[in-house]
Amino acid sequence: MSWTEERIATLTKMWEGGNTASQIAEELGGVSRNAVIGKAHRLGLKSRPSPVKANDKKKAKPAAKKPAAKPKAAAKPAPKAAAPKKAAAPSPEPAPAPAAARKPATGPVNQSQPMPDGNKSDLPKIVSVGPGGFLRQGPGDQQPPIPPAPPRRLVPAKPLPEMAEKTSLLDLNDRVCRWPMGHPGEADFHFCGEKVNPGFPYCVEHCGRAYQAQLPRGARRPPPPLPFGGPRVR
DNA sequence: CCCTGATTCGC
DNA sequence: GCGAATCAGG
Repeated sequence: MSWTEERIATLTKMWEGGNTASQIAEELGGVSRNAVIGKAHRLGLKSRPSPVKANDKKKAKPAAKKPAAKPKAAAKPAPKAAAPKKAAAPSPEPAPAPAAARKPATGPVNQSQPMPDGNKSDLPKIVSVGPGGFLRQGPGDQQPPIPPAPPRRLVPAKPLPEMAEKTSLLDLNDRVCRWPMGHPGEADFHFCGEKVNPGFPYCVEHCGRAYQAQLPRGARRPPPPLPFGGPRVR
């Protein structure tokens, strides 16, 4: 199984929606819980309430966790030359703001064309123009002032034809029903998309499924019909 | 024991 | 990039 856009979208949504990695893995199928977690971390989304919290005590000494004895791997000849791959700074860092919120946009969106105006810098930098019109690099300049313009023409992506009228994950908003139709990962997986019952995330019909009256004790019935969970609801 | 997510590291 | 193995807390 490979991580297609579809599967990544499902993973992202379910992960952010608070589903456990096991649930996500089961829903996606063909992947293990570990695979889901690993992918989630690789995607940059992480840090949901985890049972194993980082010891942010003053002890910055997690130390070697796996010194040796892996069945798969060949034994290392000499572990003494173990160089730390990551420089773990024990001091509180001033928040380098590493990963800004980046969302996978809808397909290959239009990447902006080269801007004609050289904004972004109000510094009265002195540049000189060389023969041919290129800007000469000043003595202090570290990098060329103008990135080369991509000589490619971007063409609009062609979505799947049968998905044209379906409400995809990226079509969700506060006004449309978020009830999943089908199963994530399937080619035709989409969302209900009806106008929501005001105040609820679902349309009137699916509110009826999502919210059921509490029956008196003794006459209890329900395996609750959760989205993502149940056998096919369509 | 079961569950959970985090991390590592060979592939 | 992927995910099994492993770690570690609940």
